[in-house]
Amino acid sequence: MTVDYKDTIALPETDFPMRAGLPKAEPVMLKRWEDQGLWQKQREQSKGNEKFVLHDGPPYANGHLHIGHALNKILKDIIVRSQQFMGKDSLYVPGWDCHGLPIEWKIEEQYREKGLDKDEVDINEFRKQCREFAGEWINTQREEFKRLGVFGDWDNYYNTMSFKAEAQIARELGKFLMNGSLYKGSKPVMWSVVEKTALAEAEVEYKEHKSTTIFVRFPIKKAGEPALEDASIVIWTTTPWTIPANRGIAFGPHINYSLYEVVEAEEGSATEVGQKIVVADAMAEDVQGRFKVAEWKHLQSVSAESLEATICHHPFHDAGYPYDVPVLAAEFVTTEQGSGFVHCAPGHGADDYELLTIKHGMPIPDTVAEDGTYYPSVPIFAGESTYTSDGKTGTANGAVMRELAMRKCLMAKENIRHSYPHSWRSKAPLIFRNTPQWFVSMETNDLREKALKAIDDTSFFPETGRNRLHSMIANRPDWCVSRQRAWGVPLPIFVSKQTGEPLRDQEVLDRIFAAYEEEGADAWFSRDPQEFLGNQYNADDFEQVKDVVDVWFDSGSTHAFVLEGRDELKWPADLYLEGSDQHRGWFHSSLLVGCGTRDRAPYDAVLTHGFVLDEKGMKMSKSLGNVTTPQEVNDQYGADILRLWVVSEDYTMDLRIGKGTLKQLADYYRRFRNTFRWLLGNMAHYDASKRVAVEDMPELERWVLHRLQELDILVREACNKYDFHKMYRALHDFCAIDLSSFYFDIRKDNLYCDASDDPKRLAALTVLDEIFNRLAVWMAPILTFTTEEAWLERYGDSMENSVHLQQFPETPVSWNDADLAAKWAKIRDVRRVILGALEIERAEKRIGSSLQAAPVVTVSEEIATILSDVDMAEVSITSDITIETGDVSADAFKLDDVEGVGVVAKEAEGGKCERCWKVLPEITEEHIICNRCDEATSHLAAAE
RNA sequence: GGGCCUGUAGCUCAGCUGGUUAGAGCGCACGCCUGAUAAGCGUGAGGUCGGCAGUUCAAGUCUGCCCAGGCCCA
Repeated sequence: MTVDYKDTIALPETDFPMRAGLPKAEPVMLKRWEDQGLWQKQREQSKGNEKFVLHDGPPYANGHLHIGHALNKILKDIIVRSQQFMGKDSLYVPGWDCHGLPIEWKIEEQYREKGLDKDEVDINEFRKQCREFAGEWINTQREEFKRLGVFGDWDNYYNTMSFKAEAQIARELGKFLMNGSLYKGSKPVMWSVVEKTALAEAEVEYKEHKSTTIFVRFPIKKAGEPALEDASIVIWTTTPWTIPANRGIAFGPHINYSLYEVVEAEEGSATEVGQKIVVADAMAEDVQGRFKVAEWKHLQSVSAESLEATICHHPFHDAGYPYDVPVLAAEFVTTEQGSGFVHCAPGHGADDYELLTIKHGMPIPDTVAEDGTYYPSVPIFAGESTYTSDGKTGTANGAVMRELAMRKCLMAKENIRHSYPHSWRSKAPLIFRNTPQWFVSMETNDLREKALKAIDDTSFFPETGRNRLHSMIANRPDWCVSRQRAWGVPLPIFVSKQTGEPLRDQEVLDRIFAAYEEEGADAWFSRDPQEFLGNQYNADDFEQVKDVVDVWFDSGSTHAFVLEGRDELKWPADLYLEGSDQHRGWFHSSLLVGCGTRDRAPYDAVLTHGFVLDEKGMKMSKSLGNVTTPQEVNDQYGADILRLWVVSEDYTMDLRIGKGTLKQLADYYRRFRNTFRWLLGNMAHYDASKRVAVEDMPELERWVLHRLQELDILVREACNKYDFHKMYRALHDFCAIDLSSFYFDIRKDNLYCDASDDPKRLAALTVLDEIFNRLAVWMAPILTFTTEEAWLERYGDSMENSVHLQQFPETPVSWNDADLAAKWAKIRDVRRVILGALEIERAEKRIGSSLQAAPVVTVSEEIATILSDVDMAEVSITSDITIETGDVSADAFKLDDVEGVGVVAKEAEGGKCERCWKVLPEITEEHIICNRCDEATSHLAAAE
């Protein structure tokens, strides 16, 4: 009967389970953190430390979180936590963006379902419902964010609809008003006929749309050269309804044009024999076909000079359109489609406005009302609609074409499908419409220049973000900040009925701001305007602007009411972090508000991450069925898996996620978890009073400490550069390659079988302690739940304990030993050769366990010197080993990349020690355990 | 259509200023162990470096074009 020696060895003992059960365990941990007031504890503990402020870009309080939110908030959390671990007082105040069209639209939808009309409801009642809607989503999202392990001041979050915020947003706008940057202008803007509002660029989406295209003949009134008399210029447009607003024709200065005369017209052609037409040469053949001209004659080329000197009649010049239509050169004209001439309506197109109004100073006619119908003042077409209130094509196109045809000016008519702007909410096609709007000038107070300078002074992660933001600021037009909507911060502006100028009086503004602060921006609508105007002005002399400010101005002002508005924070922020789309959004608007009011950006650094795609790199969409939600991942795997995902890929590029990704992540996770588990199991035998001094440790232990020192440097550098992928890789590979398959594997024998007071064993335990304390804390920003679980397993679950109250441990520089590392790199090479040789023995069924082997290793003099004081049997986990110096024999096992090492595997002689399983000559039938084990167990017995 | 960006083994990534047979981890296959066991160890098979053309003695690395994908804009 053999003794069960298993009881005499120090196997790992731990309650830290191999299987994590994160979906159930994480909520319990969250509850614990809440109960112990971990956030407050952390604040108290780091009071007075240098602050690190990552200012939260507010998500929109509308709908459940998607995977992109998770990426964003987890990345923020990892940064905030890592800064805290590096000794900062790292403060994160989450926030929400609340105003704006999508919420307004949701409430309007509810109205429509009940058969109510929004316009019949009191505006503040409507705003109240928007406010409640946003408030509910804030609560929902807050819980969803917390579930991800995101740590912040969740009880004191900020939002853009608080009274304080609304007042401050108005104050910021007031600054632009007072310094003259804010001006009233008129511009064609993207306009939704359905929602009766101008739309921000971000509110527009482009999708395919069917448009009627027409070729229209403009008779020449004043010819630029004699040949052009009695001729016509033909334009092409995809928006027939804009013809009444036409005030010019554009041609390309580098395009060749010619005059053609119709010789023979086909049946049904709108042309007449003898008619003279100017078109681009490149389009002539195409146009001839479309016009059903059987034959025409090329009369002559027409120069740019001639064209520029030409003036046309408006097609309806006989019926109330007596305008001269000048022919103007413009670079934007192409010969891809049409006739080579572009009709220009400055009230209905950006290029048109640029060319006619900005460049040639022509007035903009107001032709279309907010509901999409022509104003009563428009001859012929008064009341006709461009688009109807439900987004369908209106009557205007037909009416215009009828009138053109009547005058023999409609030369051809077709349909095309092309990309066309639509409202992101109603999905209805948009028009460009000339409207009075409020603008922040990019030039009046050198805003553009200041912003570009501020970009130079900002750090970008990755660096490419600088260029992207720079080119956007350099090219952007003035900022249209007004919206004809209800749910937002009203522009605090009174316009003088007499002069048309906005009132610029700080006292009036201050009264408005005070009212906003007191009861929210609703005050603008609920209070008597005279209250704001005071005694100095008469409300009857002013028009109260009812527009609200662009929501980008709201979020662009968060730094004012959050960073400046809270004592615990600081202005500017250390970091703004958002998806790369925010170059156009929050980074951009914050920069402009910052520079316009404080002459610099509200951030020192900007970090951008990519977008989340499916496993194949395609955009996620419900129709493709490739959507992964954070809720799913939490329920199936746990938030720590999602957090691991964030660092497992390079967030500066687009990230991918799907079933396969998650499976792989679970494997990565297991490696970390089992490393912790094994460490914890061995720490059960750790005794702090028996720690071994570094100088008394074996080389192998000192090598591990060297690695820890290298990693310490790497981890801190990576955190400072926000390069968590690199850090994660280094730590993962450390666990897998250095620890599990090398150090742990070798030291199992010592830890399990050596006498409890054996110096080597105690040294190993000391090192395991150093490893655990670092690995747990280094990984804590990423695996927040798992590292805490491990930490509490090790140090007890007292409410005072938490890994998140630790700092990255100081790691002595003296642990660094490059010579030792180089030596052990060589040793590992030799080990690889030995292990390779054993594999052959295994294949030949001569051995199973490596302890059955006692290989003979032949090495060069140089390597022999290196190995002279190394126990290669221990390192190779064999029972014995012979190292010989000399030439490697031909039949020895070798590796191509390890020179001067040959191994002949031999079986170990003797019997198997019942306790440590080594095969040793001293083992006999009577003596079933080896001398080392004998001593170890007697020691044990003595201790008992 | 324009601006910015990405494309290296099944997956996630290395590969510096162009220079010997392109690397790693994971996964996979096979084997070992059965005292980290729904774990641990080892070995192995996987790549036209998105494609084409060019510059060069030499290109994954430089240039151009094309393809695929992403963000932003029109």
